[in-house]
Amino acid sequence: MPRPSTPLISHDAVVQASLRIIDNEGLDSFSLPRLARELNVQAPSLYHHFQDRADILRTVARAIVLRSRVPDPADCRTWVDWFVGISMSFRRAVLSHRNAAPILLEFMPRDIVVRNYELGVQILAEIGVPADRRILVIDGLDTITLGASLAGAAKSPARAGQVFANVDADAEPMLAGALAANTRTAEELFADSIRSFLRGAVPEVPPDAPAPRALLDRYREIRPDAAGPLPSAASAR
Amino acid sequence: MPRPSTPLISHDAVVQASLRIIDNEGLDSFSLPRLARELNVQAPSLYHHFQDRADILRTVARAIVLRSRVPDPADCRTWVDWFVGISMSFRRAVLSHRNAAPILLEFMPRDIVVRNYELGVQILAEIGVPADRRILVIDGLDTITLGASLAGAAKSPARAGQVFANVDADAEPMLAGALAANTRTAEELFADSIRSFLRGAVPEVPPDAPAPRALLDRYREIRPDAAGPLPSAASAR
DNA sequence: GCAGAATATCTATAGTCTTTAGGTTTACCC
DNA sequence: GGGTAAACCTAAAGACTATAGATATTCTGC
Repeated sequence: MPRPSTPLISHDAVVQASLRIIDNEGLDSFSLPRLARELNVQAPSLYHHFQDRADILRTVARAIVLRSRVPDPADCRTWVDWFVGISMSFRRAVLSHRNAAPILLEFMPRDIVVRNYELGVQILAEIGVPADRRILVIDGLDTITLGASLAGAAKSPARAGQVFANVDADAEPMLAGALAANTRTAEELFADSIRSFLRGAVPEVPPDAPAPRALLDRYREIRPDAAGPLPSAASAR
Repeated sequence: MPRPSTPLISHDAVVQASLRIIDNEGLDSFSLPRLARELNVQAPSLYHHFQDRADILRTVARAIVLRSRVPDPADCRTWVDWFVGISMSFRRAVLSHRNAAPILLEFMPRDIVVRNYELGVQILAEIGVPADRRILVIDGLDTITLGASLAGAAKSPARAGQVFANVDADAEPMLAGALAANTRTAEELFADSIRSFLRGAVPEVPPDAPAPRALLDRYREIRPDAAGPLPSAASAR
Protein backbone atom coordinates (compact mmCIF):
# COMPACT_ATOMS: atom_id res chain seq x y z
CA MET A 1 0.00 0.00 0.00
CA PRO A 2 2.53 2.60 -1.06
CA ARG A 3 1.92 6.33 -1.48
CA PRO A 4 -1.76 6.89 -0.74
CA SER A 5 -3.65 9.77 -2.33
CA THR A 6 -3.74 11.70 0.91
CA PRO A 7 -0.78 11.11 3.27
CA LEU A 8 -1.53 8.87 6.24
CA ILE A 9 0.99 10.64 8.44
CA SER A 10 1.12 14.33 9.28
CA HIS A 11 2.90 16.24 12.01
CA ASP A 12 -0.41 17.09 13.58
CA ALA A 13 -1.76 13.55 13.45
CA VAL A 14 1.47 12.28 15.00
CA VAL A 15 1.22 14.77 17.85
CA GLN A 16 -2.41 13.91 18.54
CA ALA A 17 -1.81 10.17 18.40
CA SER A 18 1.27 10.46 20.60
CA LEU A 19 -0.61 12.42 23.23
CA ARG A 20 -3.47 9.95 23.10
CA ILE A 21 -1.09 7.09 23.85
CA ILE A 22 0.90 8.96 26.49
CA ASP A 23 -2.23 10.24 28.25
CA ASN A 24 -4.11 6.96 28.24
CA GLU A 25 -1.39 4.34 28.56
CA GLY A 26 1.56 6.18 30.04
CA LEU A 27 4.91 7.24 28.69
CA ASP A 28 6.34 3.75 29.00
CA SER A 29 3.81 2.50 26.50
CA PHE A 30 4.88 5.03 23.92
CA SER A 31 7.03 3.54 21.19
CA LEU A 32 7.33 3.92 17.46
CA PRO A 33 5.53 0.62 16.74
CA ARG A 34 2.76 1.65 19.14
CA LEU A 35 2.47 5.08 17.56
CA ALA A 36 2.48 3.56 14.09
CA ARG A 37 -0.31 1.21 15.05
CA GLU A 38 -2.35 4.17 16.29
CA LEU A 39 -1.95 5.72 12.84
CA ASN A 40 -2.55 2.47 10.92
CA VAL A 41 0.92 2.57 9.53
CA GLN A 42 4.23 0.71 9.84
CA ALA A 43 6.84 2.07 12.23
CA PRO A 44 9.63 2.85 9.73
CA SER A 45 7.26 5.11 7.79
CA LEU A 46 7.55 7.61 10.60
CA TYR A 47 11.15 8.22 9.60
CA HIS A 48 9.94 9.80 6.42
CA HIS A 49 8.41 12.65 8.44
CA PHE A 50 10.69 12.86 11.47
CA GLN A 51 14.41 12.53 11.83
CA ASP A 52 14.23 10.18 14.80
CA ARG A 53 12.31 9.42 17.95
CA ALA A 54 13.64 12.52 19.71
CA ASP A 55 12.35 14.64 16.86
CA ILE A 56 8.84 13.32 17.48
CA LEU A 57 9.08 13.97 21.22
CA ARG A 58 10.39 17.46 20.58
CA THR A 59 7.36 18.16 18.43
CA VAL A 60 5.05 16.83 21.12
CA ALA A 61 6.72 19.02 23.74
CA ARG A 62 6.22 22.09 21.56
CA ALA A 63 2.56 21.28 21.05
CA ILE A 64 1.98 21.02 24.78
CA VAL A 65 3.70 24.29 25.63
CA LEU A 66 2.09 26.13 22.71
CA ARG A 67 -1.27 25.64 24.36
CA SER A 68 -0.26 28.00 27.17
CA ARG A 69 -1.29 31.58 26.56
CA VAL A 70 -0.56 35.11 27.58
CA PRO A 71 -3.60 36.14 29.64
CA ASP A 72 -6.31 38.34 28.20
CA PRO A 73 -5.75 41.98 29.24
CA ALA A 74 -9.39 42.13 30.28
CA ASP A 75 -8.69 39.54 32.98
CA CYS A 76 -5.75 41.49 34.42
CA ARG A 77 -6.81 44.21 36.81
CA THR A 78 -3.39 44.32 38.47
CA TRP A 79 0.12 43.61 37.22
CA VAL A 80 0.22 40.64 39.59
CA ASP A 81 -2.83 39.20 37.83
CA TRP A 82 -0.90 39.09 34.59
CA PHE A 83 2.01 37.13 36.01
CA VAL A 84 -0.28 34.78 37.91
CA GLY A 85 -2.31 34.30 34.75
CA ILE A 86 0.58 33.41 32.51
CA SER A 87 1.99 31.04 35.09
CA MET A 88 -1.31 29.29 35.63
CA SER A 89 -1.82 28.94 31.92
CA PHE A 90 1.53 27.20 31.58
CA ARG A 91 0.85 25.00 34.56
CA ARG A 92 -2.49 23.89 33.19
CA ALA A 93 -1.01 23.15 29.80
CA VAL A 94 1.56 20.86 31.41
CA LEU A 95 -0.83 19.21 33.84
CA SER A 96 -3.30 18.43 31.09
CA HIS A 97 -0.70 15.92 29.86
CA ARG A 98 0.89 14.92 33.13
CA ASN A 99 2.44 11.73 31.80
CA ALA A 100 4.48 13.78 29.37
CA ALA A 101 6.43 15.60 32.09
CA PRO A 102 9.72 13.76 31.44
CA ILE A 103 9.48 14.75 27.79
CA LEU A 104 9.09 18.38 28.77
CA LEU A 105 12.09 18.21 31.07
CA GLU A 106 14.23 16.98 28.20
CA PHE A 107 12.73 18.94 25.31
CA MET A 108 11.36 22.13 26.87
CA PRO A 109 11.00 24.61 24.01
CA ARG A 110 12.69 27.51 25.73
CA ASP A 111 12.18 29.83 22.76
CA ILE A 112 8.40 29.80 23.23
CA VAL A 113 8.70 30.64 26.90
CA VAL A 114 11.36 33.27 26.34
CA ARG A 115 9.16 35.03 23.78
CA ASN A 116 6.48 35.58 26.41
CA TYR A 117 8.99 36.80 28.97
CA GLU A 118 9.83 39.74 26.75
CA LEU A 119 6.42 41.18 27.59
CA GLY A 120 6.99 40.29 31.25
CA VAL A 121 10.13 42.41 31.37
CA GLN A 122 8.33 45.27 29.64
CA ILE A 123 5.63 45.17 32.29
CA LEU A 124 8.20 45.20 35.08
CA ALA A 125 9.92 48.19 33.52
CA GLU A 126 6.61 50.01 33.09
CA ILE A 127 5.55 49.62 36.71
CA GLY A 128 8.94 50.74 37.99
CA VAL A 129 11.01 47.69 38.87
CA PRO A 130 14.72 48.65 38.75
CA ALA A 131 16.63 47.18 35.79
CA ASP A 132 18.98 45.11 37.90
CA ARG A 133 16.13 43.26 39.58
CA ARG A 134 14.03 42.35 36.55
CA ILE A 135 15.85 39.10 35.86
CA LEU A 136 15.41 38.06 39.48
CA VAL A 137 11.66 38.34 39.01
CA ILE A 138 11.48 36.65 35.61
CA ASP A 139 13.88 33.87 36.52
CA GLY A 140 12.11 33.27 39.81
CA LEU A 141 8.74 33.02 38.10
CA ASP A 142 10.18 30.75 35.45
CA THR A 143 11.61 28.48 38.10
CA ILE A 144 8.50 28.33 40.24
CA THR A 145 6.23 27.77 37.27
CA LEU A 146 8.31 25.09 35.60
CA GLY A 147 9.09 23.40 38.89
CA ALA A 148 5.53 23.34 40.13
CA SER A 149 4.26 22.11 36.79
CA LEU A 150 6.79 19.31 36.37
CA ALA A 151 6.72 18.24 40.00
CA GLY A 152 2.94 18.32 40.01
CA ALA A 153 2.79 16.28 36.85
CA ALA A 154 5.25 13.70 38.18
CA LYS A 155 3.01 12.83 41.12
CA SER A 156 1.35 9.47 40.91
CA PRO A 157 -2.10 10.00 39.42
CA ALA A 158 -3.82 8.79 42.58
CA ARG A 159 -2.16 11.53 44.64
CA ALA A 160 -2.36 14.20 41.99
CA GLY A 161 -4.73 16.29 44.09
CA GLN A 162 -2.84 16.05 47.36
CA VAL A 163 -0.24 18.62 48.27
CA PHE A 164 2.20 16.23 49.92
CA ALA A 165 2.20 12.47 49.86
CA ASN A 166 4.15 10.08 52.07
CA VAL A 167 3.52 12.08 55.24
CA ASP A 168 3.43 9.87 58.30
CA ALA A 169 1.47 11.48 61.13
CA ASP A 170 3.62 9.68 63.71
CA ALA A 171 7.00 10.53 62.23
CA GLU A 172 6.08 14.02 61.01
CA PRO A 173 3.38 15.31 63.38
CA MET A 174 3.88 19.02 62.75
CA LEU A 175 3.89 18.58 58.99
CA ALA A 176 0.75 16.47 59.20
CA GLY A 177 -0.83 19.15 61.36
CA ALA A 178 0.09 21.86 58.89
CA LEU A 179 -1.46 19.82 56.08
CA ALA A 180 -4.65 19.45 58.10
CA ALA A 181 -4.73 23.21 58.72
CA ASN A 182 -4.21 24.02 55.05
CA THR A 183 -7.33 25.15 53.25
CA ARG A 184 -5.89 25.70 49.79
CA THR A 185 -6.04 23.37 46.82
CA ALA A 186 -2.83 22.62 44.94
CA GLU A 187 -3.76 25.16 42.31
CA GLU A 188 -4.53 27.85 44.87
CA LEU A 189 -1.25 27.14 46.61
CA PHE A 190 0.51 27.63 43.31
CA ALA A 191 -1.18 30.96 42.63
CA ASP A 192 -0.46 32.13 46.17
CA SER A 193 3.18 31.11 45.84
CA ILE A 194 3.48 33.31 42.77
CA ARG A 195 1.82 36.21 44.60
CA SER A 196 4.04 35.72 47.63
CA PHE A 197 7.15 35.67 45.51
CA LEU A 198 6.17 38.84 43.66
CA ARG A 199 5.34 40.60 46.94
CA GLY A 200 8.76 39.73 48.29
CA ALA A 201 10.75 40.34 45.12
CA VAL A 202 9.13 43.68 44.26
CA PRO A 203 8.35 45.27 47.64
CA GLU A 204 8.31 48.80 46.21
CA VAL A 205 5.31 48.21 43.91
CA PRO A 206 2.01 47.46 45.62
CA PRO A 207 0.48 44.16 44.48
CA ASP A 208 -2.75 45.89 43.53
CA ALA A 209 -1.13 48.47 41.27
CA PRO A 210 -2.95 48.41 37.93
CA ALA A 211 -1.65 46.43 34.97
CA PRO A 212 -0.14 48.59 32.19
CA ARG A 213 -3.14 48.19 29.96
CA ALA A 214 -1.78 49.99 26.90
CA LEU A 215 1.23 47.70 26.82
CA LEU A 216 -0.88 44.56 27.03
CA ASP A 217 -3.29 45.72 24.33
CA ARG A 218 -0.46 46.63 21.99
CA TYR A 219 1.14 43.22 22.43
CA ARG A 220 -2.15 41.56 21.69
CA GLU A 221 -2.28 43.29 18.35
CA ILE A 222 1.26 42.32 17.46
CA ARG A 223 0.90 38.66 18.44
CA PRO A 224 -2.78 37.76 18.58
CA ASP A 225 -1.92 34.06 18.55
CA ALA A 226 -0.16 34.29 21.90
CA ALA A 227 -3.08 35.72 23.83
CA GLY A 228 -6.30 34.01 24.69
CA PRO A 229 -8.48 32.71 27.46
CA LEU A 230 -6.98 30.33 29.97
CA PRO A 231 -7.76 26.71 29.17
CA SER A 232 -10.31 25.18 31.48
CA ALA A 233 -9.10 24.16 34.92
CA ALA A 234 -11.05 20.93 34.62
CA SER A 235 -8.28 18.36 34.62
CA ALA A 236 -5.48 20.53 35.87
CA ARG A 237 -6.29 20.69 39.56
CA MET B 1 33.70 -17.53 37.34
CA PRO B 2 30.76 -18.18 39.65
CA ARG B 3 30.42 -17.06 43.27
CA PRO B 4 33.63 -15.20 44.07
CA SER B 5 34.97 -15.06 47.63
CA THR B 6 34.00 -11.45 47.95
CA PRO B 7 30.93 -10.36 45.94
CA LEU B 8 31.67 -8.34 42.81
CA ILE B 9 28.40 -6.44 43.01
CA SER B 10 27.15 -4.36 45.94
CA HIS B 11 24.48 -1.68 46.15
CA ASP B 12 27.12 0.91 46.80
CA ALA B 13 29.35 -0.18 43.94
CA VAL B 14 26.37 -0.13 41.59
CA VAL B 15 25.44 3.40 42.63
CA GLN B 16 29.00 4.66 42.19
CA ALA B 17 29.45 2.97 38.83
CA SER B 18 26.06 4.21 37.61
CA LEU B 19 26.87 7.77 38.56
CA ARG B 20 30.26 7.49 36.91
CA ILE B 21 28.63 6.45 33.64
CA ILE B 22 25.80 8.99 33.83
CA ASP B 23 28.12 11.85 34.76
CA ASN B 24 30.78 11.11 32.17
CA GLU B 25 28.83 9.70 29.25
CA GLY B 26 25.29 10.93 29.76
CA LEU B 27 22.07 9.25 30.69
CA ASP B 28 21.56 7.82 27.21
CA SER B 29 24.73 5.78 27.59
CA PHE B 30 23.49 4.16 30.77
CA SER B 31 22.31 0.61 30.20
CA LEU B 32 22.58 -2.64 32.10
CA PRO B 33 25.27 -4.04 29.79
CA ARG B 34 27.23 -0.78 30.14
CA LEU B 35 26.85 -0.82 33.92
CA ALA B 36 27.83 -4.48 34.06
CA ARG B 37 30.95 -3.78 32.02
CA GLU B 38 31.89 -1.01 34.47
CA LEU B 39 31.71 -3.61 37.25
CA ASN B 40 33.45 -6.38 35.27
CA VAL B 41 30.36 -8.50 35.39
CA GLN B 42 27.66 -9.79 33.04
CA ALA B 43 24.40 -7.85 32.79
CA PRO B 44 21.99 -10.51 34.08
CA SER B 45 24.00 -10.77 37.30
CA LEU B 46 22.57 -7.41 38.30
CA TYR B 47 19.18 -9.05 38.69
CA HIS B 48 20.52 -10.98 41.66
CA HIS B 49 20.82 -7.68 43.57
CA PHE B 50 18.07 -5.53 42.08
CA GLN B 51 14.57 -6.30 40.99
CA ASP B 52 14.85 -4.51 37.66
CA ARG B 53 16.33 -1.49 35.95
CA ALA B 54 13.94 0.89 37.73
CA ASP B 55 15.10 -0.50 41.06
CA ILE B 56 18.67 0.52 40.22
CA LEU B 57 17.63 3.99 39.16
CA ARG B 58 15.56 4.39 42.31
CA THR B 59 18.63 3.55 44.36
CA VAL B 60 20.72 6.05 42.43
CA ALA B 61 18.09 8.76 42.97
CA ARG B 62 18.12 8.11 46.70
CA ALA B 63 21.90 8.33 46.83
CA ILE B 64 21.87 11.70 45.10
CA VAL B 65 19.22 13.21 47.34
CA LEU B 66 20.76 11.74 50.50
CA ARG B 67 23.79 13.95 49.94
CA SER B 68 21.71 17.02 50.67
CA ARG B 69 21.84 18.08 54.29
CA VAL B 70 20.03 20.10 56.88
CA PRO B 71 22.27 23.12 57.45
CA ASP B 72 24.52 23.40 60.49
CA PRO B 73 22.82 25.52 63.18
CA ALA B 74 26.06 27.48 63.53
CA ASP B 75 25.61 28.72 59.94
CA CYS B 76 22.07 29.95 60.55
CA ARG B 77 21.93 33.34 62.14
CA THR B 78 18.35 33.96 60.95
CA TRP B 79 15.45 31.66 60.23
CA VAL B 80 15.73 32.63 56.58
CA ASP B 81 19.31 31.35 56.57
CA TRP B 82 18.07 27.90 57.52
CA PHE B 83 15.59 27.68 54.67
CA VAL B 84 18.05 29.10 52.18
CA GLY B 85 20.66 26.65 53.43
CA ILE B 86 18.54 23.55 53.10
CA SER B 87 17.38 24.59 49.65
CA MET B 88 20.90 25.31 48.43
CA SER B 89 22.12 22.01 49.78
CA PHE B 90 19.46 20.17 47.80
CA ARG B 91 20.17 22.18 44.69
CA ARG B 92 23.88 21.44 44.85
CA ALA B 93 23.27 17.76 45.38
CA VAL B 94 21.15 17.65 42.22
CA LEU B 95 23.44 19.82 40.13
CA SER B 96 26.49 17.74 41.02
CA HIS B 97 24.89 15.03 38.86
CA ARG B 98 23.08 17.14 36.31
CA ASN B 99 22.69 14.33 33.78
CA ALA B 100 20.63 12.40 36.30
CA ALA B 101 17.83 14.98 36.41
CA PRO B 102 15.30 12.84 34.50
CA ILE B 103 15.91 10.03 36.98
CA LEU B 104 15.15 12.37 39.85
CA LEU B 105 11.95 13.55 38.21
CA GLU B 106 10.74 9.96 37.97
CA PHE B 107 12.14 8.53 41.20
CA MET B 108 12.33 11.47 43.59
CA PRO B 109 12.49 9.94 47.09
CA ARG B 110 9.80 12.09 48.63
CA ASP B 111 10.20 10.47 52.06
CA ILE B 112 13.70 11.90 52.47
CA VAL B 113 12.55 15.39 51.59
CA VAL B 114 9.43 15.14 53.72
CA ARG B 115 11.49 14.13 56.74
CA ASN B 116 13.42 17.38 56.58
CA TYR B 117 10.27 19.43 56.14
CA GLU B 118 9.06 18.33 59.55
CA LEU B 119 11.77 20.52 61.06
CA GLY B 120 10.85 23.29 58.64
CA VAL B 121 7.28 23.35 59.92
CA GLN B 122 8.53 23.36 63.51
CA ILE B 123 10.66 26.41 62.76
CA LEU B 124 7.73 28.20 61.16
CA ALA B 125 5.57 27.46 64.19
CA GLU B 126 8.29 28.65 66.56
CA ILE B 127 8.79 32.00 64.86
CA GLY B 128 5.05 32.64 64.74
CA VAL B 129 3.74 31.73 61.29
CA PRO B 130 0.00 31.00 61.54
CA ALA B 131 -0.91 27.33 61.19
CA ASP B 132 -2.96 27.80 58.05
CA ARG B 133 -0.06 29.37 56.17
CA ARG B 134 2.70 26.90 57.00
CA ILE B 135 1.98 24.59 54.09
CA LEU B 136 2.02 27.54 51.71
CA VAL B 137 5.60 28.22 52.80
CA ILE B 138 6.80 24.62 52.77
CA ASP B 139 5.11 23.76 49.51
CA GLY B 140 6.39 26.93 47.88
CA LEU B 141 9.94 26.22 48.98
CA ASP B 142 9.64 22.64 47.83
CA THR B 143 8.43 23.77 44.43
CA ILE B 144 11.06 26.44 43.93
CA THR B 145 13.87 24.20 45.07
CA LEU B 146 12.90 21.17 43.05
CA GLY B 147 12.05 23.25 40.01
CA ALA B 148 15.24 25.28 40.05
CA SER B 149 17.33 22.18 40.59
CA LEU B 150 15.77 20.09 37.84
CA ALA B 151 15.48 22.94 35.37
CA GLY B 152 19.06 23.97 36.07
CA ALA B 153 20.28 20.44 35.64
CA ALA B 154 18.40 20.01 32.38
CA LYS B 155 20.23 22.89 30.72
CA SER B 156 22.74 21.89 28.10
CA PRO B 157 26.14 21.71 29.81
CA ALA B 158 27.51 24.52 27.66
CA ARG B 159 24.87 26.92 28.94
CA ALA B 160 24.80 25.64 32.50
CA GLY B 161 26.13 28.93 33.85
CA GLN B 162 23.81 31.21 31.92
CA VAL B 163 20.51 32.29 33.38
CA PHE B 164 18.55 32.22 30.13
CA ALA B 165 19.59 30.78 26.82
CA ASN B 166 17.98 31.34 23.42
CA VAL B 167 17.51 35.06 23.98
CA ASP B 168 17.65 36.98 20.72
CA ALA B 169 18.59 40.61 21.32
CA ASP B 170 16.58 41.67 18.24
CA ALA B 171 13.41 39.77 19.05
CA GLU B 172 13.57 40.25 22.82
CA PRO B 173 15.37 43.54 23.43
CA MET B 174 14.01 44.21 26.90
CA LEU B 175 14.78 40.73 28.11
CA ALA B 176 18.28 40.93 26.70
CA GLY B 177 18.70 44.28 28.43
CA ALA B 178 17.52 42.84 31.72
CA LEU B 179 20.02 40.01 31.36
CA ALA B 180 22.80 42.50 30.75
CA ALA B 181 21.76 44.48 33.83
CA ASN B 182 21.68 41.38 36.01
CA THR B 183 24.65 41.05 38.33
CA ARG B 184 23.74 37.78 40.04
CA THR B 185 25.01 34.30 39.24
CA ALA B 186 22.51 31.50 38.80
CA GLU B 187 23.17 30.36 42.35
CA GLU B 188 22.74 33.83 43.79
CA LEU B 189 19.51 34.25 41.85
CA PHE B 190 18.28 31.03 43.38
CA ALA B 191 19.12 32.12 46.93
CA ASP B 192 17.50 35.51 46.35
CA SER B 193 14.39 33.85 44.95
CA ILE B 194 14.04 31.87 48.15
CA ARG B 195 14.52 35.00 50.24
CA SER B 196 12.03 36.94 48.14
CA PHE B 197 9.46 34.20 48.46
CA LEU B 198 9.86 34.00 52.23
CA ARG B 199 9.61 37.77 52.56
CA GLY B 200 6.37 37.76 50.61
CA ALA B 201 4.88 34.64 52.17
CA VAL B 202 5.64 35.56 55.78
CA PRO B 203 5.39 39.34 55.89
CA GLU B 204 4.74 39.41 59.63
CA VAL B 205 8.14 37.94 60.62
CA PRO B 206 11.19 40.06 59.78
CA PRO B 207 13.71 38.21 57.59
CA ASP B 208 16.47 38.88 60.10
CA ALA B 209 14.64 37.39 63.08
CA PRO B 210 16.96 34.88 64.73
CA ALA B 211 16.76 31.18 64.00
CA PRO B 212 15.21 29.11 66.83
CA ARG B 213 18.55 27.76 67.94
CA ALA B 214 17.34 25.35 70.63
CA LEU B 215 15.11 23.62 68.09
CA LEU B 216 17.90 23.21 65.57
CA ASP B 217 20.34 21.87 68.16
CA ARG B 218 17.83 19.39 69.49
CA TYR B 219 17.13 18.08 65.98
CA ARG B 220 20.82 17.68 65.37
CA GLU B 221 21.07 15.38 68.35
CA ILE B 222 18.12 13.30 67.26
CA ARG B 223 19.24 12.92 63.65
CA PRO B 224 22.96 13.67 63.43
CA ASP B 225 23.14 12.04 60.00
CA ALA B 226 20.84 14.64 58.47
CA ALA B 227 22.90 17.66 59.41
CA GLY B 228 26.28 18.66 58.11
CA PRO B 229 28.19 21.22 56.11
CA LEU B 230 26.99 22.14 52.66
CA PRO B 231 28.87 20.28 49.95
CA SER B 232 31.26 22.49 48.05
CA ALA B 233 29.75 24.83 45.49
CA ALA B 234 32.53 23.92 43.07
CA SER B 235 30.57 22.19 40.34
CA ALA B 236 27.12 23.38 41.29
CA ARG B 237 27.20 26.89 39.93
C1' DG C 1 -1.71 12.58 -21.75
C1' DC C 2 2.65 10.72 -20.91
C1' DA C 3 7.71 10.19 -19.16
C1' DG C 4 10.43 10.90 -15.41
C1' DA C 5 11.16 12.48 -10.82
C1' DA C 6 9.79 12.81 -6.29
C1' DT C 7 6.98 11.06 -2.55
C1' DA C 8 5.01 8.09 0.86
C1' DT C 9 4.51 3.95 2.07
C1' DC C 10 6.14 -0.96 2.61
C1' DT C 11 9.23 -5.32 4.03
C1' DA C 12 13.34 -7.07 5.86
C1' DT C 13 16.83 -6.81 8.96
C1' DA C 14 20.79 -5.29 11.92
C1' DG C 15 21.99 -4.17 16.41
C1' DT C 16 20.51 -2.78 21.21
C1' DC C 17 18.34 -3.34 25.35
C1' DT C 18 15.58 -5.59 29.30
C1' DT C 19 14.38 -9.62 31.31
C1' DT C 20 13.79 -14.67 32.24
C1' DA C 21 15.39 -19.48 32.52
C1' DG C 22 18.42 -22.50 33.96
C1' DG C 23 23.17 -24.12 34.76
C1' DT C 24 27.66 -24.07 37.66
C1' DT C 25 30.78 -23.32 41.12
C1' DT C 26 31.93 -21.54 45.51
C1' DA C 27 30.93 -20.20 50.31
C1' DC C 28 28.59 -20.93 54.51
C1' DC C 29 26.32 -23.70 58.26
C1' DC C 30 25.48 -27.61 61.20
C1' DG D 1 31.99 -33.08 55.19
C1' DG D 2 27.54 -32.80 53.10
C1' DG D 3 23.70 -30.02 51.95
C1' DT D 4 21.84 -25.54 51.01
C1' DA D 5 21.99 -21.06 49.47
C1' DA D 6 24.49 -17.35 47.23
C1' DA D 7 26.52 -15.14 43.36
C1' DC D 8 27.98 -15.55 39.35
C1' DC D 9 27.52 -17.42 34.40
C1' DT D 10 25.51 -18.50 29.34
C1' DA D 11 21.65 -18.66 26.26
C1' DA D 12 17.91 -16.73 24.43
C1' DA D 13 13.20 -14.55 23.96
C1' DG D 14 10.95 -10.49 22.83
C1' DA D 15 10.71 -5.44 22.12
C1' DC D 16 12.53 -1.20 20.34
C1' DT D 17 15.30 2.20 17.32
C1' DA D 18 17.04 2.79 13.05
C1' DT D 19 18.71 1.79 8.20
C1' DA D 20 18.46 -0.14 3.48
C1' DG D 21 16.16 -0.92 -0.33
C1' DA D 22 11.84 -2.16 -2.91
C1' DT D 23 7.34 -0.53 -4.77
C1' DA D 24 3.57 1.89 -6.23
C1' DT D 25 1.42 6.32 -6.56
C1' DT D 26 1.27 11.19 -7.37
C1' DC D 27 3.07 15.30 -9.30
C1' DT D 28 5.55 18.13 -12.92
C1' DG D 29 6.75 19.69 -17.30
C1' DC D 30 6.10 19.38 -21.82
